[in-house]
Amino acid sequence: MTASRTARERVRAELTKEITDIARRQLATEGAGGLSLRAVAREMGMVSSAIYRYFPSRDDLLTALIIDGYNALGEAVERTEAEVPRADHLGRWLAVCHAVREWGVAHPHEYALIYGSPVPGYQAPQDTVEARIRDVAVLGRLMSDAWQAGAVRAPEEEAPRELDPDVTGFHDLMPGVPDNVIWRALTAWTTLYGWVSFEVFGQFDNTIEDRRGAFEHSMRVTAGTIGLAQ
Amino acid sequence: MTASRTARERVRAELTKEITDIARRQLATEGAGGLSLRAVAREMGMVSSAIYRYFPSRDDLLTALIIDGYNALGEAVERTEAEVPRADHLGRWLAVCHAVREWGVAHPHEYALIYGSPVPGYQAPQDTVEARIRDVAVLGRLMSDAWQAGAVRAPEEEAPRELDPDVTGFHDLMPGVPDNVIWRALTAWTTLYGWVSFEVFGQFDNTIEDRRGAFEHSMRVTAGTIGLAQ
DNA sequence: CAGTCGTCAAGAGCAGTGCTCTCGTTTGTT
DNA sequence: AACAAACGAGAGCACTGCTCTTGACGACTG
Repeated sequence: MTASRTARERVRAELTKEITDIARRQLATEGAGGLSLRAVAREMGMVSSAIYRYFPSRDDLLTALIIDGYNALGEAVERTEAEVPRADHLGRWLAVCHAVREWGVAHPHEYALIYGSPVPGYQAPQDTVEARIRDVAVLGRLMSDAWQAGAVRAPEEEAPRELDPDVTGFHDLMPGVPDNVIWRALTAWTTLYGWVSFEVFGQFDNTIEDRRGAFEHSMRVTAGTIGLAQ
Repeated sequence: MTASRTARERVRAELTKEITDIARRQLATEGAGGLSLRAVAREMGMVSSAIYRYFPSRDDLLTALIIDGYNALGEAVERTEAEVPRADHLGRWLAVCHAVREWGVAHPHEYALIYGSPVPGYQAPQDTVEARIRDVAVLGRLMSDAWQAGAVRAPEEEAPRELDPDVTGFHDLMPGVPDNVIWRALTAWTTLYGWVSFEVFGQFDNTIEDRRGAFEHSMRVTAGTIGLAQ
């Protein structure tokens, strides 16, 4: 009986996947604003109302694509970073940086969906929280490894005590890392995504040609900010 | 005769301004996606087709709002930075940072319009280029002043020679500043906007509560990256 | 085996959108 | 006074997200 029920549910899962696949292709070509449920239905040979059996609204489809985007980016970061020797902390950092940047320029619309302006009212936060921290978790392990290996030069400044309640959430991500280093890592994180956002969103157009080279240099400087020795 | 001609043109200018004002209010409440020419026309008591006498398309209206946004942000940065003594370079840097952040959190949708994902195909670049560099011009003068006053600690690393063609464009913005400092300033610039984008786009929700305090600390660290002494 | 109940695709329809075209009217210029 | 440009109004096209209803098929239960 489970077999027959799964027969039904399997068709449903397949159609759901087909919808998201087509939607992702539309997203890649038209952007988030051009994503149309009717166009997806048309391409599937369905009538538009049938889509609503699978996604109750356009925003729900977008939310599914957002989660997929987080996972795709997170997986790209994990995979690239895993290829670098564990002791090469600077190399791991640079691998993370280039993975983020290359995924962003390769999938600009998906990047815009997850790191650009939030398109609908708001996406469901609880559903996305597992997928969204995959990339930052990689940085956390990296920082933790580097610190415990003594490869991080301690910053001169102290972490402001009034930020204590805010920094506790990061202790799980970077076990053993002192607070002032955590704040520097977070600052570096914003540098990384600030750069990629600038590039993906066209802020470097007619300004910087050798994007990868400039990015590489900037991320090396940023590595120095975290205290990762060359 | 010019008086009579200006009579007509004055009405036109007033109506154009009224359209952009209403559009900006709609943008602030609904976001870029919810901006509707018909709704603007409705609020003005006009018929929708009449709007097209003033803006040939929705994207043109958005472009006008983008230029306005760049100018508003640039003016806010200029005004805030001008209040700090010229010799207090760190203070000027922090003033710039807080001006950007406060404008961004106060006008999230406008910020998203100019620093988020590009909504239409592409906005006219030549029309916006004058307004868009007002903020970065402030940083340029600040860096130039600080360097010439000897207040910038020179970085250890050299600027990569393959980036020479890209860095020349910044020499006008920061006269006299050596290339490696320019790249550090650009890196700091991405840190600033990366942070503000993270905050405005909700990436810090349920993560950081004392946004201003964390931002202040992060921008002080970043000042050290540029070489601005404490 | 027969009946029932839930799932599904299809179609019509509503309200809204950007944009185009045409038609009188108003306004400014020669 | 005559002409041309600019203008507001209205109708209309193609499109969107979304809702509701109808009829058919499949799966589970008596």
